[in-house]
Amino acid sequence: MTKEFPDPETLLPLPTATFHILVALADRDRHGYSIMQDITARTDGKVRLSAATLYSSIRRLLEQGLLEELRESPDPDCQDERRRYYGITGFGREVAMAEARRLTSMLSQARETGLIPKKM
Amino acid sequence: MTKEFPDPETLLPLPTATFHILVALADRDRHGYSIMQDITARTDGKVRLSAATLYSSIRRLLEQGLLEELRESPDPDCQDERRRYYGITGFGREVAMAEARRLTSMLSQARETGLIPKKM
DNA sequence: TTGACTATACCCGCTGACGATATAAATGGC
DNA sequence: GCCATTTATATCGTCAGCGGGTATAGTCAA
Repeated sequence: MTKEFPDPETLLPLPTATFHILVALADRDRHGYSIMQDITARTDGKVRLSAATLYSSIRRLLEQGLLEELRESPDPDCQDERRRYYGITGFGREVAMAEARRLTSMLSQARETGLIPKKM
Repeated sequence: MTKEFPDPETLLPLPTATFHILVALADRDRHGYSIMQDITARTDGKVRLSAATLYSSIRRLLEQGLLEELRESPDPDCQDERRRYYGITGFGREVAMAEARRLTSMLSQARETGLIPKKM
């Protein structure tokens, strides 16, 4: 039985926080706090998710099927029972791709009108 | 006397509608309805601003100094007195550039983690 | 054992997006 | 000349995204 997912386009534009979360989970599964740290590190401290934004976003993403909660820890060495691990789903990747195309298109339009340099 | 503008970074992330409006005004001054039409045409009908979004966004952009209202019509042939013309300010261009850098950076991060193809 | 860090979670207020609605002038076909 | 459509600006009410602040509690090192 396959779950029904809507057209990825209907979820756009993706909230900024959401896109950062999907990027953080793209190359490996992570727990909530690790997602927050990864985003801070990757953006050189420029983007800092508050706890409220992080967990309300995760909750929504689980409901929409972009993320899934993993049953067991991917790191057996760590026995911190509080941690809940999350992974990106195939549908989540589809939505992220659609959002990336939208962003690329916006930048392309900004170049066409001369708002930003072409080399950017 | 120079007006005081905040650091462009503090206005980021820019609302989606705002960025589209700045793109539409980058190469020429326009009145409200023309902005709406331009966005629809440029995005191939994918992005359609509602009147509420359009005029509330314009109002905010005027208050923040990203747009300015023009005293006289740039097109003397047209005597439609209803039209109100707007132009992008130097500060508006600065903010748009900062937003473009932010978007570029997000896409770059998405490529690094393999969320989206590198050629995108 | 105390304080800093890790981890998850919710309440509340602000802001942006938008459907619906209102108003009215310009336009074009018949 | 008349009426429908398009052009044009504007507001109201609602909902969602987001973050500040706060709460709770386990982990870990000094």
